[in-house]
Amino acid sequence: MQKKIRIKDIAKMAGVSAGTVDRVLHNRGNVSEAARESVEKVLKQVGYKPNMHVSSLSLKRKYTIVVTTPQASAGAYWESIHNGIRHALDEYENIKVKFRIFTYNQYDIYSCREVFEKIAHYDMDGVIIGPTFHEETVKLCEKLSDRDVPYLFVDSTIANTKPLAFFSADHYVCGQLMAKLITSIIPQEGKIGILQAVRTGDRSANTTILRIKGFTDYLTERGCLNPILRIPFSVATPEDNKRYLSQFFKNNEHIPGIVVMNSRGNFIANYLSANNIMGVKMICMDLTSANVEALKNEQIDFLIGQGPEYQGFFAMKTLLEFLVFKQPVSVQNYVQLDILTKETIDYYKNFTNIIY
Amino acid sequence: MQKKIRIKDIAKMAGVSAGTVDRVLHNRGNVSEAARESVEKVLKQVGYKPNMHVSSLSLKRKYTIVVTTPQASAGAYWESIHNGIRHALDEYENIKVKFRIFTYNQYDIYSCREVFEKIAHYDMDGVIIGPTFHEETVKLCEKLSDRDVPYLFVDSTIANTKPLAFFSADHYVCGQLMAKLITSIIPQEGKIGILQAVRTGDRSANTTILRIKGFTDYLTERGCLNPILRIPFSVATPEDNKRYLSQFFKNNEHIPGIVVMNSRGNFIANYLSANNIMGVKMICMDLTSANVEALKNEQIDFLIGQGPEYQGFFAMKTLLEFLVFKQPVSVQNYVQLDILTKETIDYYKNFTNIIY
DNA sequence: CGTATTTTTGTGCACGTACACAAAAGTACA
DNA sequence: TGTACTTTTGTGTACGTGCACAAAAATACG
Repeated sequence: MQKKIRIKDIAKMAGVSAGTVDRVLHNRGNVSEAARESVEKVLKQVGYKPNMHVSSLSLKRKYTIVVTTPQASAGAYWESIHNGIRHALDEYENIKVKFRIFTYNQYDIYSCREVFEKIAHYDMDGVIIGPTFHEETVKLCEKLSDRDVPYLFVDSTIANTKPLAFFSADHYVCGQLMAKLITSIIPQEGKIGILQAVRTGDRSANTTILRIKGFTDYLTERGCLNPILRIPFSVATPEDNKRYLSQFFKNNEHIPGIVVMNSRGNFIANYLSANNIMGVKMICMDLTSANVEALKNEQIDFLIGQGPEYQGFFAMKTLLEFLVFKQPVSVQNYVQLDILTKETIDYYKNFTNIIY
Repeated sequence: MQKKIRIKDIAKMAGVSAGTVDRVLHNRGNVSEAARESVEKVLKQVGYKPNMHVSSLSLKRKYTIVVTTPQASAGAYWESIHNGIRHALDEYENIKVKFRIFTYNQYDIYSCREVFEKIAHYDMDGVIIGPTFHEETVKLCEKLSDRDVPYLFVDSTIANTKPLAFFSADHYVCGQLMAKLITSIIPQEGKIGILQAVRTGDRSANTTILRIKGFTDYLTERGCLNPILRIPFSVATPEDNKRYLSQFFKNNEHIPGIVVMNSRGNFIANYLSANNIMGVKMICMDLTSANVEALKNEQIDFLIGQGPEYQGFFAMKTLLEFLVFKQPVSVQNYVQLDILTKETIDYYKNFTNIIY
């Protein structure tokens, strides 16, 4: 309970005025070499930590921040990311932020191009990107870099870019985890069905591939001999899926376990229920409301969450603290993977709850 | 991005001065009925939410808060609770809090009595209690109630008390979860060893009994026929445990699964490794550093965390917000249960990380 | 009605920080 | 040395809230 060290105290210790300390803290220039050194020495010595909430109180500057992600449907993955972002804005309610969300259709590359083109010329202080299309994202990032606009990724990161930071699950490890879970709960050498998107252009490009790699590597490393069956599935054209599934389950009876690497696990779960296919263990991704319901109904055995609210929250928080307080930023931020079951789901704090 | 509503704004809307609004907000009295009503009407209408960080800035009052828990050894459960508490104090660094920790020996009822006697007469504004002994805690709480000192529980709650709030896992559900996990990963009808403390007086009284109930109920409800074997264990006199264990494993070979309901899972795990007993699946409680190490070494298969940092953090935060801001408090706070594996443990944010 | 007393209301300062502006010190050059 | 200009430094105000204190209004009572 030692007394808080204030700017004033630093000033006295360094033998200068508060204004000079402020100029050093914010790199505003117009400070003599001698004064700067003296202040910086004291700063280091006492480990000064500004009170951000007070600081933002007297902040005059306005910031414009752009968020671009795939369209967010209710109760689904991207909505949670948006919620996290909004909560970060509440937390720093004193900072004057104008923020705009640009969403694109994650199954339509032209929609993405159009939106990114707009963003590339928009006047803003920072961008948070939920990426889907690799090439388009790289291009956007190059333009942003040229303009010195910092950008952050959520959900996954993109190679050949220099983001200020990214917040993402380690999708490779996620795949390993799914392998561990499914092999733990089905008989040895039991067949495993894996949901595999039939078209690229959705998040598969970035994340599912990594997950599948982690999954198969795990099985190989452990010498698991479970046969892997790919279940065709299309997120873009859902009308085809019933056909895909009925065909699959006609050819493959008595599958003991299914792993779904995107957030549409509930679709399979409901198909199984509707067609009275019992005793299939399921491991699925993401706490969409549909998946949560399926978990509660014991249609899904383990649901893995990647804290989308957390990702959004910290992406925005990091960006704000970087812009306003020039805080140093850690670039790689792998979020935790939450394993949920019917028993624990009711107690799960989706992070939005944590803050308030 | 609507403009923040301030006390001043409320005052203007209600046709009074800021001082009157302040008096209404803090129940300081000396407000005419007419003014009170007018202000309260506006308050409700606009849903005023004070800026706590600014508010605490200009707070003059000092608070004394007492924390009492079992002694916290390094890397263990209670230390995490203490860490959470300290982080709440950092978060509200502007509030002048003097806080004292009184720890007692959780295996010595006299130590507890002595400490609680001291606390009962200590001059303070609130108490956070990590309870162990039922009777002693009830007595302390009665005395605190008489003095109108609010108290909160962490880790578990105690019947026949009226805490301001408690932060605890739902231990019954925790037992169910352990049953679900172990039955999922061992052969049907496989024997399950349960670690059972041989002496009362430790946390068993409060928590382990509930967990065991949840565990056995789960098995019964699901018609699981797994034989349950109690493994004797003493937390108070650890020197006896080697004997207990060697006796147990002599009598019971080929146990496919063991469930440990207290935080000493690593002890069993190490015993198994040391004696070359292989292929035993283990479900254990609490992310003590020893347990985390055992998880990483694949000695433990699933580790269940009950967010002790989270509990401590929110207990202190709730108490502060109640004392300072008269915030309404939700009494029952069941924390989430985290399921950790070797794969996910490295990414786990122990909440301390979340805040900063 | 006048005065004393109590109740109610309004005002101003402090908290720690950002930032605008004024003051002071330094520099260049005639 | 004086003047004009630049660089450096210090001071004061605002932010939203709590709280002390002063001012005003209401009430009591001779």
